Amino acid sequence: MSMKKGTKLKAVDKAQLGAFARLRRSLREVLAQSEEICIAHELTAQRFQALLAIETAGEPISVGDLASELILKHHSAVELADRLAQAKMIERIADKQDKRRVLLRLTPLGAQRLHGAAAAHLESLERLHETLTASLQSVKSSG
Amino acid sequence: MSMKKGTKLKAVDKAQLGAFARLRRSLREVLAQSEEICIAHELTAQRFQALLAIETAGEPISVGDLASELILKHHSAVELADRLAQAKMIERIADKQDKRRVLLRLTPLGAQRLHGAAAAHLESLERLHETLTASLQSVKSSG
DNA sequence: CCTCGATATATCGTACCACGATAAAAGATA
DNA sequence: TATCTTTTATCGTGGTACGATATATCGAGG
Repeated sequence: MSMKKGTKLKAVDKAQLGAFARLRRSLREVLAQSEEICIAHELTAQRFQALLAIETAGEPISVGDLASELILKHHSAVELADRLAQAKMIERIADKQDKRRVLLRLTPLGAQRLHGAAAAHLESLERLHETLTASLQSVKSSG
Repeated sequence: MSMKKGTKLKAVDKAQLGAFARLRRSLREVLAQSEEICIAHELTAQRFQALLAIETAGEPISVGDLASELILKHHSAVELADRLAQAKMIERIADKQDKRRVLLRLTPLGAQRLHGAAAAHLESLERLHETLTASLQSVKSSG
């Protein structure tokens, strides 16, 4: 970092930019395929990940915990929980210890959707892995 | 696939589900950080990727080409182009050869934003690479 | 006990993004 | 010319996320 303007970053050359574009494109492909699998299981990607977070948490998870796990603001998690509850995939349970908190739990429907979508995702994991590692490698070597 | 119900997938065990949850969490971290960098450069992630696609295409790119590159429906690309044009980051140019087509080109402002954000992204690429490969490896080995 | 600041959840309005359905203009073809 | 296709655009809807704000509860200090 021995440049005149301390905060200025090195300019990006054409090859680097192209490789980076291909990485982003790969990422989009991965997410598009995931979205497709989710839709096939009557889920959106966000709802799938929310169910995943709720299910894999060791203990009952609160709305705030969900926000933290999904890197969201609290109220965004509230809204996500609203939609999931309306779709009968989760239930809100009052926390006996701390009456401010609301715990979230999967319904049988939610669990069924989650496990179906997760299994389908894992089926295509191999290709995902190859796609991503190749793109990552390509960007690194172009730098 | 020697199971009674041909289309039924293998059930996912707890360890696998947990590893997969961590992979999705890593992916979210990567996207959240990217979003943050984009915001700092007065972009959203979608606009950044659109600019990237337009800039790295060899020749002038049309709305339809953009849709294809971003894995979007045509009209979603139209809307994205609308927002980018309104923000003065791209220009629409009528195609002389085929008057149905509209070509997209970066403005100096768009190019500046793109290169700034791209440079910032590449700065943090090393960490991104480690995060993702570790998570991918973890899921694979849990399967 | 009571107030006060912090924490947890919820609500409201706004914006971005993406889609299906539909339309209009221009090219391609019979 | 008439028709079919391609390309772009418009309209209405829904999912997601945010900032600002509100309400309830908890916990600490007086």
